[in-house]
Amino acid sequence: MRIGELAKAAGVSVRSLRYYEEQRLLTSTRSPSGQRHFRDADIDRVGFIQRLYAAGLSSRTITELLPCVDAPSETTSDAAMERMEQERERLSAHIEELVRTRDALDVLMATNRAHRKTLRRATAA
Amino acid sequence: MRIGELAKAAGVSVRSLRYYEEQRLLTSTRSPSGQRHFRDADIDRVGFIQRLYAAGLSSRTITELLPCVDAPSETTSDAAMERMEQERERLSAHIEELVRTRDALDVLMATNRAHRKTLRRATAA
DNA sequence: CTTGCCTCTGACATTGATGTCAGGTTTTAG
DNA sequence: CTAAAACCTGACATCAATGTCAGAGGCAAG
Repeated sequence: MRIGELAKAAGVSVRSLRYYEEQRLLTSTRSPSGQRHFRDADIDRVGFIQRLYAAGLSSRTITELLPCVDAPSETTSDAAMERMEQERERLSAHIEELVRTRDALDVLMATNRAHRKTLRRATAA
Repeated sequence: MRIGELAKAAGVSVRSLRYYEEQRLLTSTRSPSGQRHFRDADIDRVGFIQRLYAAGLSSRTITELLPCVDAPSETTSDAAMERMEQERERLSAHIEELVRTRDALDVLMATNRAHRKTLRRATAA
């Protein structure tokens, strides 16, 4: 599978895939002429990477976690496990904060809706 | 209240406060010598701004929403209401995605924990 | 063979909030 | 009064993922 095909399948840009490889998040074999060749499994892998990016993890952190995806059968380093715990906690905190922000937004919207209603009534009168 | 005091009270840098003002998220009166002077209410305002930033809103978007906080008694423009709905939806989607990512992380951790246990047993034997 | 599309490397640009530095003025404490 | 600390403006730096461009080579179809 060449890079363009993977890009389309995973819904990311070719540029991003090259970047992921550069960051050692992705590996490719090279054809004699130097073109990258990816495996089917890389589609899911890219999806997972994107998900982690969206969750605010950095390339560096993802690099630390991916070995656990690749080879869960080998000894997962204590450092990696700790990193995962850490990121999970960070994620939970972030989620909670977002929920609180959404609530704040809801209050704001309710307040403004109420005022608009008041205004409409006044205008009608 | 001078800028340093507000910075400390709100837990942000002086630099950020100047930036917020530049972005019209914050207003200050100036002393004769040109120093900024803020109101107590700005502590909460900065907190809210930070919360929205953390939720991924841009300065531009926040600028559109803040009038609704300042003057909910005036006519809240349809555009602003729509913007709020929009951001709320975006926020919800993001939260959901984060939760899914956290779940994925949980699965990953469980898998690795299981393998570690297996390994320990093998080592012990 | 040629045309068109894909790929390669390498480099520079972008975005947005913030850090940092410089050089100068103001305020505050001793 | 003086020195330290806080403030001012303006400018440049940063980080990270991605866009974009340039110049060159690869590969399939007509």
